[in-house]
Amino acid sequence: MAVTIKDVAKAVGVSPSTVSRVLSNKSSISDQTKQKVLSAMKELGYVPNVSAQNLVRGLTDSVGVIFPPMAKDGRIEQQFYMQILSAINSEAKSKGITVAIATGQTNDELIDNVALMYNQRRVDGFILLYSVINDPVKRYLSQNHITYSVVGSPVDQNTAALYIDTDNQLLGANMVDHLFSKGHQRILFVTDKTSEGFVEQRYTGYFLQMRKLGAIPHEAVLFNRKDPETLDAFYEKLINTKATAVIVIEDILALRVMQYCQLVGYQVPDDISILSINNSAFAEIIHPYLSSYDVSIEDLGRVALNELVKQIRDPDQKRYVRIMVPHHLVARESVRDLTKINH
Amino acid sequence: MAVTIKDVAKAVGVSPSTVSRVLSNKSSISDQTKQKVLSAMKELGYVPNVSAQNLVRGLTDSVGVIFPPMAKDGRIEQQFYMQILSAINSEAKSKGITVAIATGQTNDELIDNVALMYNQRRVDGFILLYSVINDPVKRYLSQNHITYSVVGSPVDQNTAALYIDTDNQLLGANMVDHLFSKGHQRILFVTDKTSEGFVEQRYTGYFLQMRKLGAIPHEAVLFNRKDPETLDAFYEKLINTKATAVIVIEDILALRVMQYCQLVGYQVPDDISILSINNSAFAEIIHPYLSSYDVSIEDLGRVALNELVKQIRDPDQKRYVRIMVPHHLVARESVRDLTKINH
DNA sequence: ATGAAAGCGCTAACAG
DNA sequence: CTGTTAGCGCTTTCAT
Repeated sequence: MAVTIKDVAKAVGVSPSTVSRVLSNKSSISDQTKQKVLSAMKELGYVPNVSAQNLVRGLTDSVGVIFPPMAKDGRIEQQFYMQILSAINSEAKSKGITVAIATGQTNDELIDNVALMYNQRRVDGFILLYSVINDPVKRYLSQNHITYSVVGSPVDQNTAALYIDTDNQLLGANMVDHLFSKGHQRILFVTDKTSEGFVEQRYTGYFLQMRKLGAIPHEAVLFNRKDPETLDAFYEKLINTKATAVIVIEDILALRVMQYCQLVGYQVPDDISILSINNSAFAEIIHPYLSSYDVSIEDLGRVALNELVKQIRDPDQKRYVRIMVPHHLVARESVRDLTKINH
Repeated sequence: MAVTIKDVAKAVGVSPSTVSRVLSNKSSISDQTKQKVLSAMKELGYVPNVSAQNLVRGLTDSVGVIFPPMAKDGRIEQQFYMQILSAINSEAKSKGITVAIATGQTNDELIDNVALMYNQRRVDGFILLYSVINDPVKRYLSQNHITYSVVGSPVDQNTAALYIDTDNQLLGANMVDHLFSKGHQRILFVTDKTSEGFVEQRYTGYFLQMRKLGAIPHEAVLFNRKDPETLDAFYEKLINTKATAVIVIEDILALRVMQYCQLVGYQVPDDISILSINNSAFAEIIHPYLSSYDVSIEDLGRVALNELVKQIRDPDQKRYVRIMVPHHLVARESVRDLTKINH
């Protein structure tokens, strides 16, 4: 059916091994035969059969991408996963690598999926798209000496791995800087969760930078729409601190904070500015559009794949690395410039 | 390194072919040896090497999932893709099938990706996650006799294929029914695009059902936030028709329509009810939460995979099929019950 | 019911 | 620089 290495060998009048050699242009080949083989391949429409290549090389040139266990409600952040998936795939494609996926409702399901993919030699390694403390999936990978890189920040000591991440602390600091440059000095930091490492890092960045600039950092304020107490507390804080701006941990929450502010009579950005993170689709749903930091998902994906591949191709050089990719502000409408004359 | 068929053969004292036979329990094997082999496999931790299997069988037990070409802004609907991807993968896993993905910024990139995956025999077929008129990707698949199923509705005659879809016309009708049951009779249909087939189908459902129930169907009204004229036109329509409810083609647009309504002084749901489609994460971002139809993405994914696999395993039986999966309403806050006494 | 043997398409020594 | 040879791990006739 399909055209094989033999077919093109016969067509050109050389041996199959010669053809194989030009395929992986390693060994020395005369330029002449090389060209002849190349054109013959094109003419016959030759495409290497990866199964055969894999079988002999022991590598598959494909990688698995592991999604977090999707409990029912985890739908909110799926934007991120789709984006990074396509970033990874785009980079992979350029290297001739195929991307397969692993999903599951629970950790056990996930591990099943991962184990099967790896044991059957369907993939050479994995990219883990999340980073949580004491993750069974990560443990499985480590214990079985499976190569992987993780998109996220290191959360435990015991597992050495390759982490690709946003510099969350720098991000927090940059947000303060930006707000200051627009004349804001009384700034709140609001979040809806405390357990995740990146929240803490962002807060630390905020805290330190506020200090540095001679402003008073406040405690992180919890905003949970299902817990009215937190809402009241937030409102009080708003009044007591005379805050002119709030940093919100992520776009969706920012939207909710915005709606709440309006509900209690604070207009955004006239009375209160909101600066957020993720630059997701949510940033442009309703007015005022959110000013939000883009964490360069493209880069995260690209780097995660490249580092993984490096590791796969050069396994000896095991290393503990942490790579930070840059972020940048996408300024829209939710931050008021206080340095301009008030009308 | 890994344990092979030979190892277990040796362990049991049979020939490799015997082991192979129990692996794909086809040919007749004595129950005794079968058990011995099975337990030996378990003991040694044997896992078949798929590359080897693929090489000889010509099948790969993996399928590709094709995402729509992602122009820069196509980020809004990524919820859907993530959900269906995990639905597909979950079903695939249960059948021992791996799913790989194909993405691209443009159609050409996509076709490249698809072609490579298929020619290299990395996948047996594809699931196309979208359906548009005159799609080059679909054409490529058809012309190269590659097996595929599509999630979406048939949009052109020339390509016979396997379509898995929501019954969009029924959906439109059901929405009218629901609104009627809540006492609404003056109902608008609003959309932000007209080119997509499913929009038309939903509108047809609306149109026919309105007729049937003795109400006046209106022309579909276009709502494009970037085109102020459409906004004005929508406003006029709202006034002229004295509409009490609008059907919106999808959640994000519904959110925008909702904000616009509030902007011009119509409260939702007090003055105007909104009924939407997708039951996405957007439905619960801000109050009032959207009443929205869930189109059972789980089922779409599951069925799409199963039909594809059937087709792959039994290629002779080429068929033109269209399968509809059911939808259901998730009622929240955006539709007012007019049958209750007004306070 | 089971074994022997050939071969899927490709790579990698080993010769020349 | 190139051809020969021997597998990679598995399936599948063809015998027995």
